[in-house]
Amino acid sequence: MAQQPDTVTRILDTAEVLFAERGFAETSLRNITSKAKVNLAAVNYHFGSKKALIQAVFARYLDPFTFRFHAALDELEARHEGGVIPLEELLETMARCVLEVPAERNSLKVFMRLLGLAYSQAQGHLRRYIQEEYGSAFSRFTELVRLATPELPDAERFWRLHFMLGTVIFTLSGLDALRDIAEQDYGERVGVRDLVRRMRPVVVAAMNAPLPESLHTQQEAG
Amino acid sequence: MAQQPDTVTRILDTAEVLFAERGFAETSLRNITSKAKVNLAAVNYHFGSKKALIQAVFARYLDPFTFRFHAALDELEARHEGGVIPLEELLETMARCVLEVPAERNSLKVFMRLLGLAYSQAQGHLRRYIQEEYGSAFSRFTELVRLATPELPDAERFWRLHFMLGTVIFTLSGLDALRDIAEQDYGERVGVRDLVRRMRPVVVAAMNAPLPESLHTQQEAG
DNA sequence: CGTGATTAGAAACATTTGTTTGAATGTGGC
DNA sequence: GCCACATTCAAACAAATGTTTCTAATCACG
Repeated sequence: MAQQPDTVTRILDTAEVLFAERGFAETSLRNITSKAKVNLAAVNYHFGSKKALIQAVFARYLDPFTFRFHAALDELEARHEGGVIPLEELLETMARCVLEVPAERNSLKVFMRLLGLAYSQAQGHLRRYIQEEYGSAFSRFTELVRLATPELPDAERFWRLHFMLGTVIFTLSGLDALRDIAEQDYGERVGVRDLVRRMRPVVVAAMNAPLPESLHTQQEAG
Repeated sequence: MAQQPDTVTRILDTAEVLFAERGFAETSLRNITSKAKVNLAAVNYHFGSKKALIQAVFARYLDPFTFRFHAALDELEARHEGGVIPLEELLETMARCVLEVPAERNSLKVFMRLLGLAYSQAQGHLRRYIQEEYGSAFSRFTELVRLATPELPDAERFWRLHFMLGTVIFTLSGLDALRDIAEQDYGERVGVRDLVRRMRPVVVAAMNAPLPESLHTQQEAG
């Protein structure tokens, strides 16, 4: 019988699945420890608190991701020798890095769902943690996108990037439910990579869409 | 001094704000009742349970929305006399209905955040409730979109609609945080209607994007 | 007024939560 | 063997949760 992974890994493996399925507040430490066949106190012993466990779950994905991502951007910049990197290559690179990291554990679904939760769940500590630890990678990416889309006003590019972030996170984090509907209605079993392929022309077209008509300022309350 | 609204309304008003800010599980009935200056037992008395309160919060938005939406689609269909309704008009109509309903209470932000939570938070009872109560409106809309985009394969249109749903819900439900960043970085205070105006060309371009390159592994199997 | 139904209120209920404790067990070095 | 250390474990902790109960107040109306 294959040797069980150690306690810390078992906790992380179980926690990320339960968090992804039910959210942070809805997942108790007893849920995690019982399913992981680990003593309840082990979480506080190894991680210190539930908050720290949540951050550790994220770090296990984001640390290798940012490492790969920075390396890929380094390579991309070197290949273009200081010139402008085309938008499609930037998007392609980001997509590749996002796909590669969880591929090792076949847990892309979990990774995406966690990203979605990081945005949607309150968890102020999580937002702060992610921003402080991994904000630089995102800043670097947006700066490269800026160089690749000089015709876009800064604010417009900012919003469009977040529009597309919404597309990706929303779709991939709700993948299971959507996939069931799609399979049932269209008899087509889609994988994550099918979806990424479908997203590519959509994202590119969205980023290159014409500017909104009237940019005259209009007031609005509330 | 303006007369206080009755207990039921005070509970709903307070609950929707707290739910939108912190999520369902993170908002306790005591949070709600104390802020609403209402007795704790009032929630269970008037609504029956916390789950029922959550559903009531959604119903207060979705009931008038679906009513208006169906009426607007009726009017649109009548105006086109059985002909095809252009995609832009469909999107415009949906956007208008979404904007109109919460406008009465200046709570579009809350409405959008609630929609985002309905997707991201587990709350199986909520998904089921929304699907059963309001699924028909969405079905009707998607059917009209199908007629408006006959060149799109059904599966492709399904996914693109959800891509755009992600764009809208993700952006508008995380509006506060994003708005702060945008204001700080670009000195531009955006309102919800500014965002909708920015989204319009993006959504249209996304729906009209070219098909993904290789659809070679498309199987008919069931 | 008075009577009966409806609503408000304070207190208690049983669970569940994250966390801490202190003893038991295991592990590696000398 | 023996010691120091790290880890596991069962138990208990205080606090918070949704819900229920029962009494008091309020209202509608004959």
